[in-house]
Amino acid sequence: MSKRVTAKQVAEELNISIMTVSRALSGSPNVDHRTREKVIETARRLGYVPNQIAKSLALQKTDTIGVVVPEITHSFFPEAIRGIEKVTYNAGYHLILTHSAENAEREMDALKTLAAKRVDGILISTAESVTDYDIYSRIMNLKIPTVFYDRCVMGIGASCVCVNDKHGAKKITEHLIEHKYKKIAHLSGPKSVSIGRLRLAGYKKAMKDHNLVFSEDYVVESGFHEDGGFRAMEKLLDLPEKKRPRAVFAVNDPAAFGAMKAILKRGLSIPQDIAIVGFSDDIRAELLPVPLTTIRQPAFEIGKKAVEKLIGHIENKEEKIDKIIIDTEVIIRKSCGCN
Amino acid sequence: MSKRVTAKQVAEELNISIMTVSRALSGSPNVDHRTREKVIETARRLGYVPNQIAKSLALQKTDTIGVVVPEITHSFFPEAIRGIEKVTYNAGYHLILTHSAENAEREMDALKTLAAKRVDGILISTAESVTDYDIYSRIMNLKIPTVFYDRCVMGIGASCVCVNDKHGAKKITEHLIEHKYKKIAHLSGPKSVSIGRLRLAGYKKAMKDHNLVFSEDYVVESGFHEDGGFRAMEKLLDLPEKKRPRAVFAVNDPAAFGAMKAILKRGLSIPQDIAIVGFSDDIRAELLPVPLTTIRQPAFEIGKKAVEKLIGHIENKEEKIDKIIIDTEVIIRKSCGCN
DNA sequence: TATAATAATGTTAACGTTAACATTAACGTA
DNA sequence: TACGTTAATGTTAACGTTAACATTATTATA
Repeated sequence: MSKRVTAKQVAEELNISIMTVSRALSGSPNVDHRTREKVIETARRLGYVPNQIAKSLALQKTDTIGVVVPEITHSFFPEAIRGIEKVTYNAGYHLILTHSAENAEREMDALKTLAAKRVDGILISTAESVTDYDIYSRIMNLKIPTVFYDRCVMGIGASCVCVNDKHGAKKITEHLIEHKYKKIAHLSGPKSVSIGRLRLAGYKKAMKDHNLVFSEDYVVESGFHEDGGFRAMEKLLDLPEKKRPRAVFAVNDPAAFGAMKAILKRGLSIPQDIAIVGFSDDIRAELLPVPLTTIRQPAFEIGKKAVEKLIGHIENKEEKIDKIIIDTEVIIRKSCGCN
Repeated sequence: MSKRVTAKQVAEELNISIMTVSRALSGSPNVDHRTREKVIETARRLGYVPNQIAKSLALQKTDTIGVVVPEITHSFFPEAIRGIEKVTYNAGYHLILTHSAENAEREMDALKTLAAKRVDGILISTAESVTDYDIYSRIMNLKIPTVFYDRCVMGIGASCVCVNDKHGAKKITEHLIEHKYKKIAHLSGPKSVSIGRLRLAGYKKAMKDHNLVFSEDYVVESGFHEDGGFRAMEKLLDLPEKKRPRAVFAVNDPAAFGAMKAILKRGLSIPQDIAIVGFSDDIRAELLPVPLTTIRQPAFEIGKKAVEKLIGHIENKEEKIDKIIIDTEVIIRKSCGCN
């Protein structure tokens, strides 16, 4: 941060007080229009750029929202960021982006940074490796308005915007059941992450409702990424052929991509040997050799709704803590066995 | 930004001065270890989070880097951000993300915001619709260290990190020429954006070097997005059949995706009727029904190198203004006509 | 014209931190 | 014991802005 023109210099140039400069530039009334024009002209001429840092300190408001993203490659998040950015911009807020890289420690670090930077509010989607919710309570104790998006922590008094994960998982599992598959496995997310738990619950519910055997062997934790999906699928493929699942529901699309690679690597075909479905409708899902049947999760809208709620909390103390659930849609493609 | 615990309160709790608290927490020497322990303990107990805003104002340093992204969906940028984020984090800087949405006005706005927020440096990739470089000079005048990445503005005294666009464009055009195509068209980016100009230049050079006719009819401005690619390709397809190009080099992959749609929509096939190649190696390129031959642009590395250079400029006044060029690689797939 | 009302401008203090200088305490040495 | 040295802590001012109150100039009204 180099030496820069300040309001003081503009004021001295015109032999007026700093306050008049401040008023003239911030458009407050009770400033002579000739004075205002002179100030604006001089500010321009000297290249004055108001110091937002000083302003934030004085006003105790940064007009900034901090976002924690667990990951940036999976198309869900860029798309969610786009939604977040759009609303943020229109509402006159700025965005500080932090990346937890699915790592609980980095996430904690990110939250501390955002708290230190005195952001007006925080949007967070929890990291895969999180096991301890203590840090979230600490943020809540600091009274920083916080909204969880997609991967939520409930019951700590924060709003949250997500899709109906359990219901979506149930629907897509039921789609597999309609195909008459009996042996249906699930590549699951970690239990500590909401969407991991809920999608597993939806899968279990579907199995139970249709009187299908639920076996712990058929739930393998893959996490949210391609490599985990690959490894988890390999475990399933290592089962004796009689026990091998006929269909797989992966916790999200990247995990499904990894699983598909594992299946193809064994020389098996999709969906003839093993059907597979995902969750999220990643940008790549429809482009695969065997397009992936999945659940569409409207990322842009999740981002949008999440900031809207957050800005509500920031600007209005009375804003209610809410759980906003956004509808999903089953996107039928080929990997499930449909024509 | 709500009322928060300050160093003053920690100091009062212990009946010591604010300065001792500051020293104890920032790890400076000459603090009695018992005092330091007490301070740390009390700070923890009271939930003290240092105010970075106040610190920034006092130190005239924000430890923050501002990034301007023209677009967030094209996989190049998330990947570049990942690279940027990694280095930034390790070097102890934070990231403010702004999005120009390919819009010159929003870009200007973003730059003003970053200047106002007194970021220590700026990373920028210019928006598609930019025609006027004045704003960049203004930023340079403010002496904010700035590095351009991917889409650069040269000659205004800023470093820049990009790929050898001209050379890459020439190589991939030559690949089309090796296929014996004569009528090769180019879907171009805007002339005001470096990569638009340079890739066009590479295309022209290749045509000239191989004594192929270069015709202005064969250069249609598509911009960097799918919809523009679609429309530009339609124009080419509207040419009388005899004049219709046999191959197309699109300025980037998204434009190529749009063009492919236009081709298929006319009932033509790729590459049998029209071959097509892109530039960037978008995550989707290899997944298409006809995988796209393209130039790989190492986005992560571009991001990484760009921040490294920027941090150099921030921390060392003597850092040289540089143009860093990163190698590209031709990725041969099917859309060019290879087996 | 005097006076009240209002518009325009100015002054002071505050936001929370750190650098720079100032003071006090603790300790060793002559 | 006195004195110098160093370690520990304290005080002041500064960073650049705005809110709140204070003052001065201008205009309207009786």
